[in-house]
Amino acid sequence: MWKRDSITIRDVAKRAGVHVSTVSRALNPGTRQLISDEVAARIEEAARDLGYSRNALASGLRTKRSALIGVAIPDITNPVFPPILRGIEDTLGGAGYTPIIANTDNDPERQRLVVSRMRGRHVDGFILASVARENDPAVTECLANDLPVVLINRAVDDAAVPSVVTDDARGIRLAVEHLAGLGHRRIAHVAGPQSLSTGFVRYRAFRESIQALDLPTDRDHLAVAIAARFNEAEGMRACEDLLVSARGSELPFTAIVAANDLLALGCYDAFARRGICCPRDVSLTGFNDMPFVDKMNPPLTTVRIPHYEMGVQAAQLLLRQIEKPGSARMSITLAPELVIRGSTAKPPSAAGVG
Amino acid sequence: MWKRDSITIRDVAKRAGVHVSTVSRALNPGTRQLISDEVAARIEEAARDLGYSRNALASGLRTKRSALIGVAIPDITNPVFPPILRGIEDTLGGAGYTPIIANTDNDPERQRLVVSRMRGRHVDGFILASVARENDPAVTECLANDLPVVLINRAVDDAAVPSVVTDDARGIRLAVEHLAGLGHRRIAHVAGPQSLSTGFVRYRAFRESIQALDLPTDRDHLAVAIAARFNEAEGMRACEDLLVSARGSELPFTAIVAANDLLALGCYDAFARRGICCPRDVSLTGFNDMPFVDKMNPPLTTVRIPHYEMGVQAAQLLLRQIEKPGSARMSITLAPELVIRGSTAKPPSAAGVG
DNA sequence: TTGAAAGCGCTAACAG
DNA sequence: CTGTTAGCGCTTTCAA
Repeated sequence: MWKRDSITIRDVAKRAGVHVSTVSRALNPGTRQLISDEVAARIEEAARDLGYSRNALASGLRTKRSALIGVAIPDITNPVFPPILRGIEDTLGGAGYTPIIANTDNDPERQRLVVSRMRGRHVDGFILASVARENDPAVTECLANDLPVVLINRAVDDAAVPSVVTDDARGIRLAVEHLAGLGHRRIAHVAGPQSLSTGFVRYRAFRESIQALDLPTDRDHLAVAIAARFNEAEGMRACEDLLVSARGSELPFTAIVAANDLLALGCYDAFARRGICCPRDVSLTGFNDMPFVDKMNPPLTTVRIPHYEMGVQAAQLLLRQIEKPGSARMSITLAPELVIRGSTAKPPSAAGVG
Repeated sequence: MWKRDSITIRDVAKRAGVHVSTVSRALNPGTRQLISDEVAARIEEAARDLGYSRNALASGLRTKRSALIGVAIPDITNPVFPPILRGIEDTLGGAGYTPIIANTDNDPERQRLVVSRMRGRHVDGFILASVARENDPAVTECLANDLPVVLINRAVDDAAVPSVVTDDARGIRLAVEHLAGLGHRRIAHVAGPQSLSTGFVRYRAFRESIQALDLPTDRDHLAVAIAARFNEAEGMRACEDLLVSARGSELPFTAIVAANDLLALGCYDAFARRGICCPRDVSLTGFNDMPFVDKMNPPLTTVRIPHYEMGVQAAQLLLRQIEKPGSARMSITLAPELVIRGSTAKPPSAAGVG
């Protein structure tokens, strides 16, 4: 067995008794039809015998296409991303592209670093799931150098950047309407970071939904706490802020709409600390329907968004952009769906009713 | 603003008034000291001004090092992998390497494809978290072409392959001893796929632990069901097999040791279907302590393994192998830890005791 | 339909 | 310390 992978196109050419350029043509789908079937077959056989595999670095250098796609996400440890990544990888892989994934922790500086590193690798395009709400330098950089880019789950003020998003406003409305339908009139919100479009849009949608339902909007009835990050710890902190504001034993609200599932889990933690029983004392909704929230205690009522499908769509959008650069840049909005489980119930005062 | 990334080392050289090779040396950490500080500073400034970034394809072609690492895992959607990947990425990234991740679904054929694809990209090494128990073609291929490789969570019959594993046998023993200490004498096992070393080793450790404790080992008292895959659905199926074998209302066991958390969650599903209450009727343990199992209903008693740390260690092992090829190949075994939560309690018969 | 030759951007001898 | 030169493996004109 041969050592190292020194088998190049030249070895194949020698063995098949043809010129290297002929081998190149025979082995490239795009130029394959220029070669006679007989010769092509001989070349393929030689290649297989030798265990040849094309050096992607060399061909990339020549063609200026690396078949690499840069994917930036906040944190792979956040359970919403694995299904998205799986959708991306399955789709990209089918088309011969390889994703390279990097975590940014929602830090613009880190994101910039990551993107410039990927540029060094000459990726053919980007899928960005962690851009800031406005003036994200990474997006600016891609646009300026017109590198194909697709955004996931984040819209950017500057339109004309293709993206795959869910209708967050609608998702929040579904949650609020569900709670209102149950009889809740004082609903609080644990909002996400306002620098991220998801956090911002959901907060706005929350306010609008409350207004649309003619629920009280004065300060005493509309409690909101903003989490600095989309994680459990911040969810707990924000929720405690909400709870602390309660004077006496009576809570100023009977339900909480959390801006995502991680924040909702943080609320569970806060409830546990203060002996609050969900949904008996307070109802709670999340957002994302990430894996296993159906097995929590109580099972979380949340807004489902099709993660895998988002990954697939984003990858397809990007591929189209790469393969025909002129084509219209479009954005895709996917519909969310409310999944009602055990964390929502009638408010305490209405418990005996119905 | 310039278009495309046509800024090469030559542009920088021209602007700094030096030769390209000088630029190359100045910009490479390894050769930087060959250049006078003054010239180096001028070059760095020129590079920054022009927004130059090294073309990794070209340099990789020349040096035969891509600074890419192939990482193969069964499925990123399995929550144990994200922390591992994060550990890998953080460590590799710090050393200037980029991981490319692929899912194999534990399919040897797919794994082979993935590995050969990565070879085409001339990765400098592999981290494999999804190899079969024996004769894995991907491992064979790496070894034959002496490509650096590190295994995660899977040991291979052929020693001399560096790996990072947890002491699975010890983990299972901790679980069994915990249950026995609670008073359980009839303990069942939901085993993982026997073609995977984790499934195989944990099953063996289960049998040995039972014997070591002098618990009954005859067929009537030692129920085992084997899951075909490490997922929730198979966990449920296997658990139902176990439950069905019960004649009458009396279960032939009072506790189940599941080979991992996903299988344990499947057991919860099976319990729910049959109205079995955990831990009142049956106690249950998992393996991995994957994220959020502490919030399940009931919170899962499980064996914790340090996922992030495993990723870090694997990456370090690989880097050492790449950077000094001659160095001794070592394997690392990490100690597991039992985390006792709400899914284990005294057996029904002993409920009134104590 | 195939061969010849040039060159992608970079690094590594070898000179000086 | 810096410049010259050759070439990594591949694709792509241009010829034949």
